[in-house]
Amino acid sequence: MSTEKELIREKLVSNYNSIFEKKLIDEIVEVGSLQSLKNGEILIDIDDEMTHIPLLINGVVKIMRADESGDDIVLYYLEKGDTCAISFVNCINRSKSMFKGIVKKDMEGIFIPVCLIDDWLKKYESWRHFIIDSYHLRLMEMVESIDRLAFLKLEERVYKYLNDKVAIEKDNTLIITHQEIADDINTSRVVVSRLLKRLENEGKIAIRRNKIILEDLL
DNA sequence: ACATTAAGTGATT
DNA sequence: AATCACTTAATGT
Repeated sequence: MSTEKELIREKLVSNYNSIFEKKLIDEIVEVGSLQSLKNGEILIDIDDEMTHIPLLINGVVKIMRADESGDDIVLYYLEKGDTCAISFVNCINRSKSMFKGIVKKDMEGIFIPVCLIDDWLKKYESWRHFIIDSYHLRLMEMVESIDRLAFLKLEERVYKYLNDKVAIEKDNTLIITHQEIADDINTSRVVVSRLLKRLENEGKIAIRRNKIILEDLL
């Protein structure tokens, strides 16, 4: 047996022994290839063809999606013991990657050709569980990302709301309560209070009782 | 001084 | 982000 295969087996056993059954580990050792990528290298880019699936041994990969303005939206991070379950969909229907994966910490992973992924789902219970768990985890992390984005949007909405109000009143000191704002933008008072606190810390507004003073206008 | 209402906080889901 | 359960601060009577 070659040195590389021994190395792969060793790394698999120390990181995935509790998850994968023995026969599956044997098979991964047969077909997997060990690769390492350095910080900043691109693991996968949008529209790339998926040819291999990585099982992370160590390091960190940031998975993201580019938005309209060219900013990147971070979806989730991959660490040791993780895999990019979303890419399995790409494997099965042979589509291209929707995401970009960039190495954030020198990474080492065992790469598995995509053609085997589907077979293993039928063949190995441990593989099936691994994929489903991973998929679930990824989904949860994405939901968190969505929450964060929604939160940012809400802060913007509040600020815009205040500016609109100032334009109408023709006075940069608004007589308004947090509750009223909350009612107008359909959220809770607590949330508004916290958002306003943030805006205040950013120096955009000053908060008094029943009053909000807009420092500089939008 | 006391009651009422607005705003702030921490924990939980 | 929303809700709950409290606390704290400001105001009116």
